[in-house]
Amino acid sequence: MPTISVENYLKAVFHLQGEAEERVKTKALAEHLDISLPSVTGMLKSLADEGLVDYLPYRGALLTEAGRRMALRVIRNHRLIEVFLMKTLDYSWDEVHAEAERLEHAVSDTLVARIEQALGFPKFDPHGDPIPSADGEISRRDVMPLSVATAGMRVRVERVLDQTPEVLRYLDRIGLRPGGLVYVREVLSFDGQMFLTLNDEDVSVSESLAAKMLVTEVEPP
Amino acid sequence: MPTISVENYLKAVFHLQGEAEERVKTKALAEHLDISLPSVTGMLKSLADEGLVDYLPYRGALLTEAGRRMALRVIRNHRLIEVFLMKTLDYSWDEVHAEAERLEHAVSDTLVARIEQALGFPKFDPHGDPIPSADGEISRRDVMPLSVATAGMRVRVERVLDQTPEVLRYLDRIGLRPGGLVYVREVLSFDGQMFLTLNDEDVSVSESLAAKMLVTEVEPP
DNA sequence: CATAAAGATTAGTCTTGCCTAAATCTTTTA
DNA sequence: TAAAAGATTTAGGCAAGACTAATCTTTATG
Repeated sequence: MPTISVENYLKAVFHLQGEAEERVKTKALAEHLDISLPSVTGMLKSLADEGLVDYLPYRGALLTEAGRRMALRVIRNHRLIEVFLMKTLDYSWDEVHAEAERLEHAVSDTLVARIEQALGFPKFDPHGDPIPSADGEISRRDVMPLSVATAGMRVRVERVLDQTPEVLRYLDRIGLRPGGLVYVREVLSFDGQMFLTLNDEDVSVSESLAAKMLVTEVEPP
Repeated sequence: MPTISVENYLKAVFHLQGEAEERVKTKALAEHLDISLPSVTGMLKSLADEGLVDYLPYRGALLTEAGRRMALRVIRNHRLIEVFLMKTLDYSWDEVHAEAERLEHAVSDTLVARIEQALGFPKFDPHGDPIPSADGEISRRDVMPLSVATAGMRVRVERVLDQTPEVLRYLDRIGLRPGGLVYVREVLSFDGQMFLTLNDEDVSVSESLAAKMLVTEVEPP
């Protein structure tokens, strides 16, 4: 029964409302945070009272400007901590997420600013996720999911949307990390499932996994 | 009304019970934590129920072995974080305390172990406080407070027991930091107050400040 | 378009950690 | 050695944040 911080609620709303900024439903939050529906309703009311969320009963919630700022601050902390742990303590990209998840709430703004400076103001973290600047700006890139690639394409991995350590270790082993170059050998269906065969033909990924790999097309060498 | 963590209660008990391991009174804890007396009573009961503290009503509390382990873990985290911030991010010794105070509860054991290794297993932090090992061992040193030094003595500062940034900046300016060598020019009383004159005669410290400087005598050059 | 299913809120509890006021215990002092 | 002073605990409350059960609203479906 550990209590969930305001920051984590806001982070969840941010991620769930997505680029389209659709109202986040109570149910979605409850599942994401593994908490009961009434608890979410109650907290959304509090957050609305504090001006962090725009909440309409039965409709769901959106971040206000203040809420968005607070969410972005935590996300920025998280991503800079990830880069920092990899650079200074040789963490691997599958280990950093869990640690950053705990530290993101404890670091001060000035510590994060120093980390950012020491790292040379990186724009992306080890998973390719953009790092918001101190004043809330986020770099945009034109990417597509690997799952829409067609046979014969050559792409570069820009971003990986999964944080599961086992999955990340697998992806790293087959070269599917930010910066990795991939040749899409064939796209095939089997038993209702779609697969992509990559590079050596013994490397393949399911459609659902490919949907989490954001890539850009590159010219052949 | 931010709530005080169990770890901070245990840390407070550890510091207040001191080397002599005297029972810590409710009042001492209440003042140290800036909290009401009944709140402390209640929390000591909970901690006793959890086996972290040996509590006798009206008598005060002592850490149990489990409580001591938990307190030492947090203190170890704190001190290693301090060294780490100075070494990798150019923090000064007056800045690290506040930051470490927040991070000490959030770091994982494996992160701290990596930090310790990266730093080469330091035995003392920037203030000269000993860093407990992962299994709870603490280095001891034979030191005396500067306040008992006599005129003509040459001493080396080993440890500074104050964490106030302003005080630390002053001490650093006059060379009173761990490793610093000091010649005690004269010890004089004025208006009931005792002073020590050090090195150049325009540097002096009050007895109460000198009591917080732990030193060892050294041979003259 | 009516109604059932799914989703959300309200009502009512529980626990935790804090508080103040009152009662009680311990220590100090006269 | 007893009264006063000081420290501590007990009693009783409050707010936050979680839960379950019951009720209401929205969405989906026949």
